[in-house]
Parts: sequence; C-alpha cells; structure tokens
Amino acid sequence: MKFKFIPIDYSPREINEKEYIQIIGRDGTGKKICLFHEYLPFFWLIVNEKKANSIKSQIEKIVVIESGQKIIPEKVEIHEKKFLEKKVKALKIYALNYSFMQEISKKVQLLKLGKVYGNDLGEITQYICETNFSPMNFYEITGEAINENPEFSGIDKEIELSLCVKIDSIKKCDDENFSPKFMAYDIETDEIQIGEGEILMISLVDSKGNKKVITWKSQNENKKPSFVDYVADEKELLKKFADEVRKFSPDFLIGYFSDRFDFPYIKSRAEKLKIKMNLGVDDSSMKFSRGQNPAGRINGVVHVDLAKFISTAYSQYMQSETLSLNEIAKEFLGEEKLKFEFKHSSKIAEDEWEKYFEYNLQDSVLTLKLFEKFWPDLLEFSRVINEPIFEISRNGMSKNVESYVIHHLKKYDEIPERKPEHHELAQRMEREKYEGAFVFEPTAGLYEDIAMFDFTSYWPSIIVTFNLSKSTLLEKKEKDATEIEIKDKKIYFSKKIGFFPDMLKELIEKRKEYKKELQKNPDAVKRARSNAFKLLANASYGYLGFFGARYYCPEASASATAISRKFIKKTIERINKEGYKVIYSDTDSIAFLKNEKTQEEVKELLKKINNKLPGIMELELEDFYTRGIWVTKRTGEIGAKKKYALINGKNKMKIRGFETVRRDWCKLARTTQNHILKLILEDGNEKRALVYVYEIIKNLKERKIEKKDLIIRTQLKKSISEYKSISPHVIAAKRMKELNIPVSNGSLIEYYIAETSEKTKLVRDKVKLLEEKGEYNLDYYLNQQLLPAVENIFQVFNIDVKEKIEGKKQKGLNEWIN
DNA sequence: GAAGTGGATATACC
DNA sequence: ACTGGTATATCCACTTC
Repeated sequence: MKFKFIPIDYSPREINEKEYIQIIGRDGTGKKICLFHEYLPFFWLIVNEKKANSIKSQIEKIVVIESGQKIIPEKVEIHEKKFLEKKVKALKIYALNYSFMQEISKKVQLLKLGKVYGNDLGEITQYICETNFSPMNFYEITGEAINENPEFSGIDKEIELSLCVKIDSIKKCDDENFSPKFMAYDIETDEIQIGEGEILMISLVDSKGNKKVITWKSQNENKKPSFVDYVADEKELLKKFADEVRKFSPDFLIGYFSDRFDFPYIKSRAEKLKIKMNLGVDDSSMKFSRGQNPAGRINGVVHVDLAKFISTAYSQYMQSETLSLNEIAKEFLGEEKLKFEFKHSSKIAEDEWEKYFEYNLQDSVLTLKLFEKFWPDLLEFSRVINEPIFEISRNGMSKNVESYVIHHLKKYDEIPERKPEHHELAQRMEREKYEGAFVFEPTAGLYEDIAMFDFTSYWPSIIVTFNLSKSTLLEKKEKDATEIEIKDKKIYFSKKIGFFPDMLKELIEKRKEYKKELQKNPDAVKRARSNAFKLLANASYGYLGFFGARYYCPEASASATAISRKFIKKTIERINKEGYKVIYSDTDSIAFLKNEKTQEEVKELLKKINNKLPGIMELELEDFYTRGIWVTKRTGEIGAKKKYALINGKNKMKIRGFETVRRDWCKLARTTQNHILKLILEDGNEKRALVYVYEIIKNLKERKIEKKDLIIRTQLKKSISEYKSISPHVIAAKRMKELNIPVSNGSLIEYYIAETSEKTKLVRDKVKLLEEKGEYNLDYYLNQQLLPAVENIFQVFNIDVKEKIEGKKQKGLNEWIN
C-alpha cells in the first residue's frame, strides 16, 4: 500500500528480537497511523588506514556474552569518511538493537582498536539522520499492513490504531496542510508535593472544542455545571482521565509545568491507587523520567510541557517577569487565570466548588490557547532542527544547536564528535574566562538627536566571516591562515570553510530569505521559521564556549570576541572621524550624536561603512532618537554602562538596565523612575519630573502608598540551606517554610520591609511576608528604594534630591522645585 | 561599635 | 549543568581601629 504520511512521534521497539522504530503520525486524510521500520543501530570506529581490513575481520569475530545472551556485530562496513574535516577510514559497525550496539562498542573500546563514535547519539536521532525520515514533514510511504504478518504476531491488536504498517520505502513529498489534534490538561490537588495529596479534579480541553472538568468532589446532581463530570472517587477520576485521552487520541497532550507537576502527580497517585494509566496507543502506561530535566512521556501521544518551551524559545523577547501561566497568558493572549483563593478541600464550602471547577477549566483553556499560539514555533523548530517536538520542546538552546549540527553533518560526510567525558567536563568548567565584548564608558548627561547603529547577527556573522570553529582551528601557523591575537598569544584558523561556519551561514541566509518572504506576505509559520533560524544562529556563539558542547572550542569564542572588539572600535573611530560623536556602545551597537547632520547623511555613512566590512558582516540603522539619558554609577562620577533611556520621534521609549526594568525592585521605585524618565525625555528638562517626585515622596511620607507597590520580589536561586549569606529574601523564604508555604529552588519570594521596634541595622531583620501585619519602613522605602531610583537621574541636572529633602524642613512645592 | 571593604547574590545587557 | 562574557547594585560578613 501507498499513502502520504507525517511523522510525529518516534520510539524504538523490539518485536520478536528484531529492532524497529515505531513511528506514529497521520496520513493525508488525517487518520492516525502507526508505522514500523526495521532498523539496525550502529556506531563508528575510526581506525588506522592500513589496518582497516584486519580490524574489520577482528571485529566480525567479536562475541560478547551479557546476561546469558550472545551478542555479535550484525554487519561491519569500511567507509571513507571525514572527522573534523580530516579524511579518515572508519568502520561502521551494526548491531541487532541499541543495547547490543552499546555492548559491542564497549568491547571495541576495551580492545583499543581505534576511537568509537556515534554510540552516544540517541537512537531516534541516529535513525532520523540515517533515514532522513524527519519529523513534521510529509512523505510517501509504501509498505504492508501488518495484521497478516506473522512477524508481528498480534502487535496490531495491542495498538489502538486502525492501521499499522511495516515500511518498505520512504520518499519525501510536498508538504500538505496539517492540523494536529491536541488536548490540554490541568489538575488541582490538596498538596503541592508530588503525590502527597489527592487529585480533586482534572480539566480537559481539546482542539475540537470539548471542555470538561472531571471531579469526585461536591457531588450535587441538581447544581452540576454543564461542563462537570462526576465520578465516584479519585480512582475513578484517573480512569476517566485515561479513557478521555484515549478516546480523543490527541497527537499532543499539553500541560503547563506538567513535567514538574501534573504528569508526575497523576502517575504517582495512580501508583498509590494501583491503577494502570495506559494512555499509550500501544496500551503502555505513562513513563516519567526523573533527573535534572524531568519529562513525562506517553507512547504515541506527544506530551508537551509548554512552560519549558516558552522559556527556551521566547524568554528573551518577553515582558513577563515570571513564567507563570497567568503572566504568560496575559502577555500572549490578553487573558488571565480566574481568581480563586486556595484552601484545603476540607475547608471549601459547598457553594465554592463551582468556582474551583471553573478555575481549573480556565487553566486548561489558557494552556490550549497558548499551544495554538506557539504551535507554529514548535512545528518550525522541529522542522529546522530535525528532531521530534517532544525533544525540541524540552531541550535548551545549546542542545538544539547541537541537534541542528548533527542532523546536517551528512552533507559534509562528517562523523559526529563525541560528547565530552566526565573528566573532560570538569576540566572545561575550570577554564578561565576569556575576554568578552567591548562596552563604551558613557559620560552621564541628557543628549539630543541621537542615531543608533548595530551589527546584524554580530556573533554569527563573525564566526562565518572568519571561519571560526573546532575543525578549522589550526594547531600551528599555516600560510594563508587567519591570525588572531588573544592574550599575547596568536592562534590561527584555516580559510578553507568548515562545516560549522558553513551551516551557520546557511542558517543566516535562510533567515534572511524567510524574513523577506515574511515581509511580503506575513503569516505565523514564516514568522516562526525565521525566528527559529535566528535563535539558533544567536545561540551558536555561546555553544562554542559551552563546556557541554561536542564542538566546544573556546579558542573560537575568544577569537569571536577579539574580532568583535576590533570592529566595534574601528567603527566608533570611523563615525567620530565623520564629524559625529559616539556617546555609547555595547558589544554590537553604537549610539552617536547626529550633530546637525541629516538622516540621509547618516544613512550614507552607513553605506560607506558597510562597503568596507568583510564577509557577511553588516551594520544597520537601529533608529533615530530625539533624546537619551545616561547616568552615573551610584558611586562616583563615572558614567554607568548598560543603563540608559531613549525616546524616538514617535515618543516610544527604550529603557535599558534602569531599576524600572528590574523585577527585584518595588513597584513604587520602578514606576516612579519610569515616569520621570518619560517626563524628562519628552520635555528635555527636569521640571515636571521634580514636581512628580515631590508628590510621590509626600505620599510615601504620609503613608499613603499601598503595600502592593512596596513588595520586593527576589528569586531563590538555590535551596535555603545552601546560602552562605543570609539576605532578606532568604529570611523571607525561611519564614515561609515555617508557615508551611511551599518554597523551593526557583521560587519568587515576595516580602516587604517593615518598621520594627528592635534597633537593628540589618535589612533582613525588618523583612515581613505579605500576610504579616506591619507598617512599611518609611526610611527604607525612601532611602533604599525611591531615592536610589531617581537620584542619579536628577544628578544629570545637578540637582541633589536627597539634599533637597534633608536640607529644609516643611518645604512646600515651590521651595522644592526652586 | 562605627566605618570600610570584599564576597555573595540577583538581575540586566548584548 | 544544560549557551557566552560584561556590568550594576544591594546586603551581608568580616576586619580594623
């Protein structure tokens, strides 16, 4: 039979001692299908060229006995390959299944016949590389239905899908429209610790518009809301949940923080209640891998924890200060969670339950909508990187960069580099930091008529232009090599283009291509694709210096920064020479005074500079600004770096580094600062800003400020006991623990500073939690929050706000502003 | 016990 | 441990006189 197919979920599967990859996806008509593909896992052995044949016959004779099993290589082939651009002779050694392959590779390593590669790739990654049967693309499949095939002896009956096919051949074909079936879920429980309390309810919302809450609480048929399904107890709740998921059979099951909460919670309760949660299409149960990155997996249904994906793919663009569903939904959907005051279920009154159900349902509704919003991104990440959505949604950017590289090595005939071993990791982590980018020291002041340039994709463009990578790094000077000086040492890179810079170049070109198409004809998929390319390109510089990277090359990272410093400084000089005045620069951007010249002249200068830039390096105009302000550091007269505010012709502000944008400052300080920056940038003087600050200080002193504007939020970055220095937020966290409020590594701790009777110098002794009664500490909020946030802004106008406050008593507004 | 300094810590910028 | 280095600022911990 022959049909079109889009692969979504992959898993290895052994049937009658034969290794298959089970692939679940949909055909052209939207029917869910399960494919089986015979597959022999393999690894590479790079050998001494002359001994290849003899080593081959040696390997063919290997027999490993492991727990009574006889393990032998299935097949050994000799190949001409490349490793880090160098030609090598390599043996490709196949085994019956993945664990056999591991055993044989161990034995081969023991025999010291050469160096082993590729055994550290995941089986699915290797399978996709080998077959080019990539996730989320359409293929034409030929194969036979397995129900008549004795080889599979009844496997198809285990699988709930109507069609199971053994693959004969795969051919790429044109993509078709694909709308996935998906379902969002969310649970409510009595305890926050995994499995400690009962699950009270589960909400389910799917892409067909069904919405429901399953619960065993508050059984009142007369007052039952239409979306609620009652069951007898928690056990029935879990069974019903499994039934509903199986019945709907989604491609994607979506949760929010579900890898850390909902999924393990359900699994743990099911184990306690001794019920099977066989959600998998093959009747398998939920699988949960603990560890640094916990992940919940269901065979044939891709479980996605959206929170994780949003944080890796979007956090750099987000306004939200936390990843909470409420904040993220507000930012991306303009919708919020419902309000509900949490109580233990035993304390919830009969008439409050409906609210709780609605609250629970809304969480799934928001999760579903967020999935729709981010679906193009998940899809394009998967297509660009060539890894399944299950992986790309959980992996960090460094892993995604690495996956991209591994999946594109084929073109270069490269054998993949190994992951660093444990001792190597330790060694790499001890490496001294190399010198980074250049930051210009500004002079504090209010400036007018500013232009800003920045280099497009600075790091990637440097890596590509100068061919920086592990495989192009030369051991010694060669003729026609690029010489780069780092810390009085010279290092060299070949000019023969390496695969890493070449891939990066392709990424940048594709990004440009899609960005252009996007501007012509915008749609969410193109935007997502362009964004995926951009994110991968941007992360590639960090990847080179990341200790966990297969293609780790700190020399390349250090060279990239050395080159970046050289070019930004040269460009600054150039701009100054043309009669402008550079006032600030950070890494890849330059702000300068236009000095009466026209915008056209600035653009001309840009062109001239670009004509001289090598390779794919490019400078672009970021914007023109009518005004900008730079302030001094808190200590001394020196201009502060990474702290400025600009306003453009459309009165749009760009604020960087100021307390306004820092979440660990109270709202009062932040909004006040934001407002005075706005007034100053709009007016070009400090008059209105002064009046405003006067009013705020007056309110503060009269204790008119609401407590919610005085909350300080600080994140707990490790567990409480690990802190060497007990700062205010650690005290607050300790107190929360005493009060049985859940706190853990990563929690955002909220507290305020209160007036206390004790005479103490330490801020931490004045910390109070929000639920603790107390008056705000006037001195603290004035001198440690409000004034620091505004002082150095007024200092630009030679106004000492503090002196003004302390100087005269009982002054009115007129005295204040004069 | 006040003053000064360095370390620990959090967060932002690019 | 899960991309890099540069930078500011706060508060604690400790030393010194």
